[in-house]
Amino acid sequence: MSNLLVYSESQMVSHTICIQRVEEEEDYLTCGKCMSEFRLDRITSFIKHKKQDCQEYVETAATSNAELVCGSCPQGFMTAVGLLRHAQTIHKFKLFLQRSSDITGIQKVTVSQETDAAKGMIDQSMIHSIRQSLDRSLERDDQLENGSGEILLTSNQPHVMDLHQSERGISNLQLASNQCQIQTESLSRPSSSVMVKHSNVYKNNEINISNIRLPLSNLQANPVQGLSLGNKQLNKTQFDTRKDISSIVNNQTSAPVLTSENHATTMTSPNENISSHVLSAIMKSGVIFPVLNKEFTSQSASDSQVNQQSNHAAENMNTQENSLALTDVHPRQVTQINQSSIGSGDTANQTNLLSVDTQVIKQPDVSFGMTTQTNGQTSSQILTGVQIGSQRIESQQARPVLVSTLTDKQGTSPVLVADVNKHSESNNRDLEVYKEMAVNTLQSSDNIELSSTPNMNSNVSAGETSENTNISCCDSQKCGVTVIPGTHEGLKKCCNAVVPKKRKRHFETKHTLSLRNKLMRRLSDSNTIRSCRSSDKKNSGTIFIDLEPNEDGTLSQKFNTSSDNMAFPAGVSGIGYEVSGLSRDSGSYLNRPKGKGSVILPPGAVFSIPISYSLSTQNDGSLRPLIISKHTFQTEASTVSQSTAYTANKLTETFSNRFKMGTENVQAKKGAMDTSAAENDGSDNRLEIDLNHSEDGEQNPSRKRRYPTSRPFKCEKCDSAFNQRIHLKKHMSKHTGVKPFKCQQCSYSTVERSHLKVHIRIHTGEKPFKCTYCEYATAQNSTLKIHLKRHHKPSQGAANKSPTSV
DNA sequence: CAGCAGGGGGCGT
DNA sequence: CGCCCCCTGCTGC
Repeated sequence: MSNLLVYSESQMVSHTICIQRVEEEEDYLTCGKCMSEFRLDRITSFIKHKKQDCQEYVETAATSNAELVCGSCPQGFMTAVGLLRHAQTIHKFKLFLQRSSDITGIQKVTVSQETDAAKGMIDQSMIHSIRQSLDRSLERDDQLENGSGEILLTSNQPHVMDLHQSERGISNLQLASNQCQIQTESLSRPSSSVMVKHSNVYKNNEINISNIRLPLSNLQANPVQGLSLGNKQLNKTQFDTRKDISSIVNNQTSAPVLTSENHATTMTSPNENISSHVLSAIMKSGVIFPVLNKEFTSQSASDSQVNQQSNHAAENMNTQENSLALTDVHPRQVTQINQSSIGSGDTANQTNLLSVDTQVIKQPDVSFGMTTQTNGQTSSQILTGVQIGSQRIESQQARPVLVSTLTDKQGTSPVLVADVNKHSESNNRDLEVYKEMAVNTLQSSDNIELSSTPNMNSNVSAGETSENTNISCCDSQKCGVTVIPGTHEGLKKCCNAVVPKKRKRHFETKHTLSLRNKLMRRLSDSNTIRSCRSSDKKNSGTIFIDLEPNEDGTLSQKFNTSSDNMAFPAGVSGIGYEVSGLSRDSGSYLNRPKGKGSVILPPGAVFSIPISYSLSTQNDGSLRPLIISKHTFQTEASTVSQSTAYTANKLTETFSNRFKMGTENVQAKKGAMDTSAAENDGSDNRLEIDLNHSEDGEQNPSRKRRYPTSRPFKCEKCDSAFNQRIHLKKHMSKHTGVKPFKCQQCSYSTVERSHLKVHIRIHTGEKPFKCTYCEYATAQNSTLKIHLKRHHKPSQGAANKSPTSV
């Protein structure tokens, strides 16, 4: 179930509503066509509804006991999300994730009257209807809970936090402690803007948001004496101190434990307001995918803390079943963001840009190892920098990179703009939160739609009729379901007809690949590839890897691989990495060989180049580049740290998961990635990165055994050890004496059928292995080999691989 | 030296 | 997991 923060601008007054559901485990069937919802126990109604093509039988409030009823049609809904989704898809309401410019920086779901107003699609009464429905839902919840409407806060600190109602109806949370646990017996309605994971609300009649990590740097140093929430005013005597925060934390291993060392850090900025982090973390736990608010200026916790926070929250992320597709940017803010993210140098494009989704990615901690072999001498060095356009990023100073996804007017393709210049040190840390969110989202298959949603939503926010941009969600499956862009997130409509618990599997099996292909096609077919915003136009779109300055002080060298005829200079090899979509030259992008050394940089993607390389000496004494891909990265590149390898694999997996090329396998060709490249003619030094396979290198059998050389399977009765369990099993018969395969003509028995097969040849006289030089024949190949070795020169031949006769 | 048995690894399913 | 293969060691001639 979901909690939803609704902020209506229709009355120019903040109206914040918390939506909660009681039956958190209840499943619903959602009609993929009209979005009507049916309880699972009313599946017959659902079937009837489907049989009548949604026309005759509608699950209304009267028929379903639905709490939420559409104000424009009689359909009833079991969930507020469903109602909003219905309003969005059927009645063309627009739901926005609004980027707030206030200090809270909270994204709000906005039911807007602006969209499609010109087309008469908006019914003001609908807004009120939704709001009233939501209010009713809330009232019901309150009644069921019998809650007091008070939020109780507990902590090991006497005074934990202060909740202020902001001027926009959003609570600001200021913490006085380095540890925080928020508990509540019920949410105050409806002014409370605190959203928590619903799943924890009703189990113990309390809200637990312990999974939310609060950035320490923003903690309020001065303890507060009271708590205010909306109109509620609580003093400290009303705090529930029955549960000490420390015990709560200790009892929940997953809960964050903040150290005193970190706490000391927080004192450096006692006046920071953390509401944005708190609420964004809450949102992260809820249904709304947070998008970057570039206005953030406060500092957040250290990277590790944020990572843990994000990871933990990601584990609790359950956005799939009740997600709404949200327009990322409020239309009124588009211009502003355009200006800020695109810059004045690209004003021509602004008029064509209808939406901008700016996300922050962190340039991974890249530590590229390079091993150079010259005349038998091996030397290694670490590559420490990555260059994007004209901007160099030092790996040691891995910084967030703003990647703005621009959507053109036609909404046909996202335009990727990597702009490393837009971030400032002041907000880098803050942006880490969203960087991690983006990464986690990318890694979550549940949210695979997110990257394409902005594109789709752009159509909606443009006021275009969505019918013009319908796409079929699963052509490959021939299910015929049509999807209205911007109306789904993560799930297709046909997914809604699946029992929720099976939707994830359904989505993965039915849609994931097709979606990727669609995205790939969309990008490939696009002629709107724009240039990387970089002053260094020549280098735009190409990521370089720099060499660390040489010991002799010479400058590092850069190598551009965006050119097909690029060649490494003799003596030094370099590797670059072309990121498609960043290329200035759309022609070269379109004409480039598919699956060759390029990746599409999806919105918010983090890119990494897991590469090491070395040089080998050719016959003529010159140096031949030897490119070692990530396949050999881990096994051979000792110069590469494990953390880097992990990052590389992680990111590659991300890419692979999201944009699996399918038949367009991007794996190495021509052996350019293998050590066998040394045996090639060296004409193609271009790097080709296998996006589909990550760390195990199974796709390169020449470089990796299928089975490990280690012997993890150890015999308990002797010192024997084996690399496979089956071998240990066979070995154990040595101790147990169990030999199931018995010879019918003698007392011989063995543990293995093949051995019995060989044994039987004694009785049959079969000698299938015959010497090609004499009349010798034997029953075992190994015996023949010995014979050949003893009686015939090795050069004369070898043993037959198979019996020459029967 | 030949014959045979058995252990262990590789690979397809 | 089953099967096959390779290798090694033992035994007898």
